[in-house]
This record gives sequence, structure tokens and C-alpha cells, in this order.
Amino acid sequence: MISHKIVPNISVDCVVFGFDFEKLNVLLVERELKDEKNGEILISDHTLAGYHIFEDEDLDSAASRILKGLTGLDNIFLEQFGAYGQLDRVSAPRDKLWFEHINKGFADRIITVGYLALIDNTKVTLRLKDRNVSWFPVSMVSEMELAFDHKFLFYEALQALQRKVKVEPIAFELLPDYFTLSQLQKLYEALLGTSFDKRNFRKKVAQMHYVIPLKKKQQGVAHKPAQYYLFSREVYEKTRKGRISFII
Amino acid sequence: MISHKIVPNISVDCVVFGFDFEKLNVLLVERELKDEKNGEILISDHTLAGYHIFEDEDLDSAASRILKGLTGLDNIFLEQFGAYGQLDRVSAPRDKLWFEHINKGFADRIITVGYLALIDNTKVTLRLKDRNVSWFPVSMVSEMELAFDHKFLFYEALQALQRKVKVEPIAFELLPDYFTLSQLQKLYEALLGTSFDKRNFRKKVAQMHYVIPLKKKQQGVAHKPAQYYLFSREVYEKTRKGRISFII
DNA sequence: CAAGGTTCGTGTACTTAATACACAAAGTTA
DNA sequence: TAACTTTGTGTATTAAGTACACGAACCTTG
Repeated sequence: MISHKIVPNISVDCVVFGFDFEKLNVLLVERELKDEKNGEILISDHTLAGYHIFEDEDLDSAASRILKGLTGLDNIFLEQFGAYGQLDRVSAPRDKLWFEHINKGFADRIITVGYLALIDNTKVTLRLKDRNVSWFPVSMVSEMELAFDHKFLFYEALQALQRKVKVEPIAFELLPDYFTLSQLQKLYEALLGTSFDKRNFRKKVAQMHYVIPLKKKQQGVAHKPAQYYLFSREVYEKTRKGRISFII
Repeated sequence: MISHKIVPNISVDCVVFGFDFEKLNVLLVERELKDEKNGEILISDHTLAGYHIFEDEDLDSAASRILKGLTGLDNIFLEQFGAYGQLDRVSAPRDKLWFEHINKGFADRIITVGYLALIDNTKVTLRLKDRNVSWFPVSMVSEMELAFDHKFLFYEALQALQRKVKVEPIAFELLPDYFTLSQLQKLYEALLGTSFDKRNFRKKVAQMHYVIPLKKKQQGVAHKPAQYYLFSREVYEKTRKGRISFII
């Protein structure tokens, strides 16, 4: 195994979102520190997926590497949402403790680059079982304890996601290759925290020519089966409107 | 004078935009390196405004400090547009030369955080005279030589600006406290590279209740004087529409 | 195999915003 | 006072946003 040299004062944190057809979830890593002698649990909370970058990789590669490690997936949708360099990132007592035990020798003046990742839940569920990584409903994060400034980073990512989703077709990254319109609607409702009228929603989708109906229908559901649709990035790129509306 | 300790592998670059009522401009710093013996000019090009961060400041403060140094202004509109950590940032021969002479001892693996700055041209013009800093039309940048990856960073910033300007009322940061509607229209046209119909433009502006007409009119112009308007952030915050339109 | 349960898929009327387009009014200068 | 320049305004048409209800298709249960 090749050992890479770490850049001690630069790290990447990934806020990984997933959608289970009901609600939006985020991937968090369990953090636990036990006293070496008596086994007493000193720290038990969660962190975002993140690590230092290596000397020989750029920021995007570092984020990809981290995600590959957690999910086994390549080609995950990844986008920066900000860089953070506050001086007090490691201020809580449990974070200081963690630094003393685990991150010995690392700089405590760290710049973190935040990455927003969107993944198709159906492709990854199996792989996570054997790790201390799991999905948490986005609505639950406010009540959780997260390490360092990770709760802040999480909300920054969530805001960025809500902003982008209105302007770019990135929500589809959270859905499987084909999906029903009800699933799409539920996704937008979960993302934006609103609800839409079904007929109006579908009228809008009908204008998005890059959402294409398939021949396929749902099977084995105890109700009228829904038609499956597909997102086509090619059609999107070709037909995107240059509409300029600077009214806000 | 207090001497600050520099973080050798982290820097901040500012892409500073200004508007002269005709076109969009960017602030660039002249870079020159002469041979110590014969005075031959080894490097002569331009860079963005940027520098390493200090150990005891965060990213935003570093960007503010750099801008204060160049323009004399506080409270400039500042927003991150990305963090860049490519391995080949210093690849051109003249950049290597610069590193050998000027940045001796600095890491060559640098992470740069890009900041987009918007400034009111009318407040700063005087202060720049005595420095090797000047405005260049945005349209001219493609033909210029910029240091390191600064041309790339510039276009990243320009794209971010064009994206944001459609969604947030940040264009007003480029105008003086009061302005005419024609100036506002020219600004949007310069920013987005389009042209608008005057009547339709004004109809749109009429919907933006945060653009407020003043009693004041233009004076001493050789034509019908225009009315001045004001941008009110308070009104904007109160009346912003929560319109959710995810069609793209 | 009929009835009940559940989600799917659709249309119309009304309001609001986007677009295309031309000319008189107010001030300055010669 | 005539010429010049930029300001400021209205209407008709098309496109998009919003509010709202019910029969159709499939499965399950009795």
C-alpha cells in the first residue's frame, strides 16, 4: 500500500445527501473515543465525511477519494459549497480532547473545503452496513451533536443545495436512473420543505423536455402503476433556456 | 508595525469588479521582475489582488485586508466563489521564475480561495493613482497575460457573478448610492452581455419595490434630466418573494 | 370474484409576468 | 429658437403560474 503524505492544515469535508423516496438524509460517521485504561467512553458523536488532503492530489480528488472510501462509488455528484478557515473551529472540549488523542501533531489552524455530494440511495445502501457510517434524516441534525463546526457546515451545504436545486437540474442526482413523477415531486418537496399541487407540478415537468417518459411502468404496486421517467442531461444541455430574469 | 506570521500554503485571490457607467472592469496588479544586474525585464504581466493569509486571521479577514490595502476601502462586498488546489498552478516558465526570485521558501503546493469583490467605482478612483494597480475592461482580459492560473480564476469569478446577479440584488454594489434607471440598465447589460428593451426593463424594475425613486434629478446634462433611484436592502429583505421555481 | 383501498393521471378558468414595439417631453448647446 | 440628446411612458399578445376534483388502474381482503 502506498502511503501518501498528508497536507496537515488543509482538509475536505463532504456533506453527502441521499433520498429514500420519503425524506432527505445525510451521511454521518460515528466518532468514538474510549479511555485506554478503563474503557470509559470519552467522546461519542458524529462527524461529516472528511479528511486531510494528500500532497499529490487536488481538492476534487481528495473529496472523491473520501467518498469512494465510504460508499464504494465512483462518479458521485460533487460540488464545492465553500471554504472555511475560522480560527475557533476546534473549540468545544470534546473536540480538543479528540485533537489531543487522535490528531496529535496536526496543525490546529485548518482550512476546510466543503463539498456537497448527492448520491443515488439505491446504489449504495448495501455497502454501508459494515462501517460506522449511516444515514440520518436531515430534520434530525438539529438535535444531534456533531464534531467541530460540522453542524454549521451541514447547514451551509443544505442552503447551497436548496439554492442550486432551483436553478440547475441537480436533484436528479438523488434519484435512480428512472423514477416516477410522484417520486420527483416528493423529492422537490423534501428538498425545499414545501408542497406542490400535483397537476401544476406535472404541468411544469412537461415543460422540462429533458424529463422523458419511458415505456416502462411500475410493477407489483397495490394501486394504479405509475409511469417511469428518465432525466437526459444531453437534452437539458441542448434545450436550456437562456432566460434572463434578474428580478428577485 | 506588527509582523504577522504567514500561512505558507494558503492564499486568497480577489477578483475585484467595477463599473464605469459604460462597461465592466476588473482590478489588476502589475507584476514586474528585473534582472538585478543588467536591469533586463524578466517578467512583466498582471496578477489578481492576492496574498497569503496570516496565522491569526480567517479567510474573509484576509480578503478584506488585501482589498483595504489596494483601495483604501472597508466594507466592500465580498463573496467566495471557489477554492482551488490544482497541482500545476505554477507551471508557466515565468511563474516558476517568479517563485524562484520572490516567493523563495514558500510551499509550491498552494490552496487559493477565490473572492469576488464588487466596488463602487466612484468611491475609489482617486486612491489607486499612486499604485501599480489599475482597472482593465473585462473584455480585454482574454488578450492579457495573467500570472499563475489567474486568468482561469478571473473567468470563474465572472461566471459566478453572472450567475448571482440573476438571483440576488448584488449588482447595486457596483453603483453609487443613487443612480438612474439607464445606468442600472447599462450595468445589467454589461454584466450579462445582452441588451434590454427600455420599457420592459423599467416595467421589471417597477416590480422591484426596493428600487426607490428619489426627489433628486440629474443636473447639468444636455438632455432631459433623469430621476435618481436608491437601492434599499431593508425593503428587499422584507419583500423578497419566496417564489419557488425549479424549472430550468 | 366483488368491494374496498390506494395512488395515478388529467383539464379549465383566472391571474400574473414576458415580449414586441414608437413618440412626445425636458433639458442643453449653438 | 432650432437642433440635439436622453428620458419617460402604454398597449396588445403570448407564455407561465395558480387554484381546484374525479375517474381509472392495480392490488388486497373477505
